[in-house]
Amino acid sequence: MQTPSSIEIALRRAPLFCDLAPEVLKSLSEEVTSYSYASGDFLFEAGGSPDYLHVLMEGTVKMTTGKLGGRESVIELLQPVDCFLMAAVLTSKPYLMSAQAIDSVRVLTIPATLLRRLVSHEPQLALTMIASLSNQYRQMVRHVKDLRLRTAAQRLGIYLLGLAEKVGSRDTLSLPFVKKLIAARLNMTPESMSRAILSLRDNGVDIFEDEVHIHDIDALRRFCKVDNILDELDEEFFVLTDR
Amino acid sequence: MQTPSSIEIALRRAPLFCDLAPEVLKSLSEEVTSYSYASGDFLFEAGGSPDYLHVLMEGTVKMTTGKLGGRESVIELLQPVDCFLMAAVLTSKPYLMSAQAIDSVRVLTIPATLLRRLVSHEPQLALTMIASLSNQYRQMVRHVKDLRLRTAAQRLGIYLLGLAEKVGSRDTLSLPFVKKLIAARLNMTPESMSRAILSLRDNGVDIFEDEVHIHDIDALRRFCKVDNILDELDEEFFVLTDR
DNA sequence: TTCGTTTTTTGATATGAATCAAATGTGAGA
DNA sequence: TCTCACATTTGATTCATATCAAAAAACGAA
Repeated sequence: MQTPSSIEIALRRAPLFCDLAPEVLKSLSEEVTSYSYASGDFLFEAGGSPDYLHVLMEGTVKMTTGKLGGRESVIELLQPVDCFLMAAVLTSKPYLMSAQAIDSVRVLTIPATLLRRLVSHEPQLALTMIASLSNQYRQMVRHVKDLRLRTAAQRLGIYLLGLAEKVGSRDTLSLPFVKKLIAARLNMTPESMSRAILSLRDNGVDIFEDEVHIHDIDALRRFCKVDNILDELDEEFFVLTDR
Repeated sequence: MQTPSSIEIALRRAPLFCDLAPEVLKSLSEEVTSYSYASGDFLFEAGGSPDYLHVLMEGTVKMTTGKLGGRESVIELLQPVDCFLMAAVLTSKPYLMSAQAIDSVRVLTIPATLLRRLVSHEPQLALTMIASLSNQYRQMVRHVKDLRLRTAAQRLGIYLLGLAEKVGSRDTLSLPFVKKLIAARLNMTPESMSRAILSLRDNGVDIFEDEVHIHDIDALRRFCKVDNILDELDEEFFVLTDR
């Protein structure tokens, strides 16, 4: 029995691959390539051909719609160990988004052909993919709902509540990105973000520089019209069972 | 060899099930129930427990976000033979949307437990689910992009271009729903829709009552800033191959 | 057909957020 | 330390679309 390669160890960190049989993981890891990008580099652009599934190991990646009439729009901000491009790779259709490094980034890339073959032959991996795609779909539905039904300040509030939950419902936390980026992710300008921060002051949250203090979480939830069921974040991952 | 039941025949119409082995389809059909609803009835509400995958056989169904602070929002309009609730059923998580009949509706319902078992044991079905979920995800990404990057009139234009493509790129077609409904689906009020129609007159489209005449499709595409790759509608369905 | 309901249109106004402009703050290098 | 680029804030204005109001058109049932 050989010791696992560093790529195998890295892949194990991703929920998508952590349950794969060791020998499958090994054969997979042999075709995986690691790439690094500097801040500002594009990993790929919308419209490109779906040749690789990417797994983000270090740094932060900004996923945007391609330019449309000069404008673009940040759809998500990824952090390790997010896996991206699944839908494009599995359907062999062009990327719908561009990806840009916003700091020093390292990704693993898995050839699309290999992934598709693997999914066809490893039922467990197929189930994992189904779970992950379902969660991504639901996340997008929430995104649509936020855009259609909430104001800019409410979207910021929801975002902060999500952050708080991720760090174990502490009432003090730091913004994970510069405000400009968060504003873009929430579909507002930096100016509007600045004003949204002011309006949250009256609704339970103080933000000073990048320190967030949620001093009245119930007021914030009320302000954002949180629905306990529908705004609940899905776990990143879960195992599909047959009952 | 028995003749297939009417439910089996109906299920064969859905891309999701049309490739299933006859014996699998038969065992499936034995647990499927058919329901009818009158216009205005709710099939289920957001937050409900994901007990059935639904297949729409007749009529039209409106999927909306649940009420949020008194408002709601139409996310999609379904027509036969659309299949819905896949993501909720496969992840065993509460429905994110409510469904309401907008005319006489008939659906087939497949118990969630059965579907999950079947997906675990029929690799071909798992692959079909992956394809379908991927397409649904991509559709949602486009939806987000439309909301963030296009004006109301452009969204209407895109919608019309989609309709035209569906009927084989004819330049004359009928609106499939009353304008009020289409407006809601496109995230605008009926008043705004009426104004959007006026502004499309200068950009290649005439709409009179529910007749649409696209007399200059290039002007319309230019107006909507269509991107050939990114705005392309995915096929409803495709088969995942391993190369 | 006629009445009553609903949809659609048109006009006036209000609102949320973008845009434009400018001042201030902050951080990384030289 | 100084400097320059960039992020952030604040204020004024504009723009897209919602809202409110009311008329006109279309539709369905008696």
